[in-house]
Amino acid sequence: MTQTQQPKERTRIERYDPASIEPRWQARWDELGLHRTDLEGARNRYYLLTMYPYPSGDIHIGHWYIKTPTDAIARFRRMHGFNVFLPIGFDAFGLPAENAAIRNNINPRDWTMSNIANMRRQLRRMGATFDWDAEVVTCDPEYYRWNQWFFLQFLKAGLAYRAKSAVDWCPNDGTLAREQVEGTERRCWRCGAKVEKRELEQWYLRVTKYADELLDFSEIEFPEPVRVMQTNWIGRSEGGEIVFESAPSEHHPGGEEIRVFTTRPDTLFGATFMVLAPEHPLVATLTAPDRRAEVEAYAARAAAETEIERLSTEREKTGVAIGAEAINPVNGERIPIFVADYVLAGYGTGAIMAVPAHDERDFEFALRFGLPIRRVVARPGQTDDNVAEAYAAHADDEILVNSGDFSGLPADEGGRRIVADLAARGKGRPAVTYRLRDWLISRQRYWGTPIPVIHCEIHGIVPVPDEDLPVLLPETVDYAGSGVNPLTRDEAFLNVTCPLGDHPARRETDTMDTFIDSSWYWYRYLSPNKTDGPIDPDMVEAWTPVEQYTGGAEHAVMHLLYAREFTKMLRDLGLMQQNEPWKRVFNQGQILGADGERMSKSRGNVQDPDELVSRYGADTVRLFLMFMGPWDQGGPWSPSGIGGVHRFLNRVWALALDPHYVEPGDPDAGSLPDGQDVAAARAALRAAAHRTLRDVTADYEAFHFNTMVAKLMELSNTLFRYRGSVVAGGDEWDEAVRLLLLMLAPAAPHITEELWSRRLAARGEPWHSIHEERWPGVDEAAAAESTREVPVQVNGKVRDKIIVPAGIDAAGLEAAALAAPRIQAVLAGRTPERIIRAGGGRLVNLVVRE
RNA sequence: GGGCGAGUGGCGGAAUGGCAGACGCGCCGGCCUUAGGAGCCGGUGUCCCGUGAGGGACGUGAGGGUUCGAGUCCCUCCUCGCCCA
Repeated sequence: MTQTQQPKERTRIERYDPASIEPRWQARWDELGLHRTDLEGARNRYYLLTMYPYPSGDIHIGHWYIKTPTDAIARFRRMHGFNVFLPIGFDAFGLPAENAAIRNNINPRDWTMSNIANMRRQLRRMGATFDWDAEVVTCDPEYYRWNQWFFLQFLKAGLAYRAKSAVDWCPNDGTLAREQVEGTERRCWRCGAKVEKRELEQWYLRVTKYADELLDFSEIEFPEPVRVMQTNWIGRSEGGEIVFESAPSEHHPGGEEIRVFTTRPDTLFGATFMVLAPEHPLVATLTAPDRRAEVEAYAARAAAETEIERLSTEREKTGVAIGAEAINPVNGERIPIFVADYVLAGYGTGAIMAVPAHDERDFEFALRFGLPIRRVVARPGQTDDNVAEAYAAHADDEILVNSGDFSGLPADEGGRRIVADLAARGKGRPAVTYRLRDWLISRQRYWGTPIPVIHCEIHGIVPVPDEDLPVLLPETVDYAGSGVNPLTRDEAFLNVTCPLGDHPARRETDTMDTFIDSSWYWYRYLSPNKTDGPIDPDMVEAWTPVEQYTGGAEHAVMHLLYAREFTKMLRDLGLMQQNEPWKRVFNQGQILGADGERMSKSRGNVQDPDELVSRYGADTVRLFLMFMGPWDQGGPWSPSGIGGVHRFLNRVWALALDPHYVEPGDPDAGSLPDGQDVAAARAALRAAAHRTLRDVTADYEAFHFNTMVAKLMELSNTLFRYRGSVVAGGDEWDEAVRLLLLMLAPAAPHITEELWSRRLAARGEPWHSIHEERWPGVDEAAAAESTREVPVQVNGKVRDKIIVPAGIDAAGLEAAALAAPRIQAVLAGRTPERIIRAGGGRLVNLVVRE
């Protein structure tokens, strides 16, 4: 039994009081400028980036959850001698500010800035090593002016353009980009309102230019799901564009070209009809006079439906024959033309060749209208020509049938040959399409970067001259109680003189998508006060791509894709050489409310970190957030268990300040665990400390913070077993405590700094911050055990455990296993057929016949 | 409907194909304390056998497979989450 009773006369140690320690060290670190990065320093640069927060006012524990481990990594890397840069800023434009402003009749700027002030205070309480000197706030004109400058450069370079098109329109928020429309219900990603379609003149960035390059992930390490999502989002599909011609008839001379895109040119011989979108421009030309009324009525009905309704596989297919035929270029066959709502004008070419045998929707349509279904791709031995369902699957051994000269070819090769044949005759070409669309950046809102162009009656669209930037948002804003963009009513803002002549013109009132702001902020962190350009090319060259970027997985196809596009555009403008913004991206999980829902004020499930900090201190909260579970997992918030982490820090406090050393021979001295002698106890303590160091170092590197904390707890439990014994306070004890403090420092920076300073003072050494100490090296010899326990199995079941010397050879191990009394009993005289030594002798398995 | 991921004690979770449940919470017992929602020590997957020390069987969503050995690999299915339709 371990003796833990305290000698009665022992004076009590000072209580661990985070409330007095933490503010003191935070002030001291500030004073010393410990967190200011020397950006000019050339050595060992390490740029760590965490997604800058939106200053929502819903300050919650989630912000700490996201940022604490990143801070720990920053400190860990710094202890390895890296010149670490960990900046912070605010994603300050955007809708919530504007909605709050409308609700409360205040200015979005005031709302935003007061939230930022509060968040700065709360983030400082974390004690994180953010370099606040580098802070960027995107609603600052000195930031958004460069959005405008970039836009004008893009305009000059042909990367920005204006076009009219049907866009998704949220009645509350104005236009939305495609990825901001969610679910089958097609709701707005922010407010959840049902999205409508509207025809609008909008600004776009020509990012489809980069589609192929964006599919190349060789210079960026994404979590697998993000890479898959981006790949799917870009949606490259290869196939062919095929030109059908309309056939001559009584009402039409024929010869109109109808282009279709298909990913399955191998099925061209199976095309038994053609479908045009009701909106297709050739519908009017080709429709027979006697069909016109019906076709027009159908088109009108289709126009009233949503895309989702039209694409639903649930409902029955509808359509109308237009009384015209098309000629299949591969065999000259005449096939009827239909209009049907399941073909969309905005997708591909707005027309499809229908191959009912190999496409489910076409199959259904063919059944409904009694159209022929002809199999043209078959598996070997598949001869039955009664096609009972569409066969759209892909297999390696399928071949073309019923396909003229191409019959018998493997399907893939046949498809290529068909396209090549058509291309030679000018009737088609290999083609690639993408799901990716150009980036719609126009928003009909006030609280964003004004798009810097002027509409002049004489000169059309005129860019604002560089020297007139920034185009400032008006200071006062009048929402007049509505969601309508107040810029459209602000005469002082609207009315300008055309830069090209002395006549009146109007300003553009659209502002930019806030994803523009977040597409380059980490470049700005490197020179936040630069006035003669957006970024400092030397700094960007020296510090980026960012070493490690962390943030939520919800940005997989929005921010994370836009930012890659933006970097490529800046590169093409000659502003930088980088192909990618970051080297590595990690997605941490999300903390939900106790109810499993997203934390928000309106749900009333917000956990305020201040409350917890007041009760337990920042170090406990930080450590608990890291201990809760794997960082990439997140989960519902539950504070149960935080007491255990707090208790751990109390124990570290006690260990570091008072080992309860007892003189040898003192009757109060406890016995040592496991009947160890003093020498064995000392070696065991050292071994535990160095093994912990080895494992904890690996855990930090792998972002396994929960097990990192667990291992530190184990070490402190081990130390506690020796507390109050003759080895307490000895050299090995002292080294173990020193290592424990160093290992804990990145995660719990205040308590470790306090204990470190007391330790130095007690030794009469000058103060030096623990956060500027070097990460200790593992003494592998000390970490090695002299003996180890080996489980012995018989037929895969553990029957005994033996203690063997660490360096035992195979024969010795087998002999020891066989000699174990309990094993002898289980074997009952049988001789093992096989003896398996697994994992370099970590386990022995004896295989006997039953 | 398709793609991806996950299912382990009362709870959060741990486990390079090699002792399942580390660490912590909670709970139980003991110690200490004027007191405690403080501190310290011990116990704690389920079932069975044994007065006892101890021993045995079962056990990682379900079922099958590969293997000397499966939470981990493979197949089928169920449930949940995310993304896309």
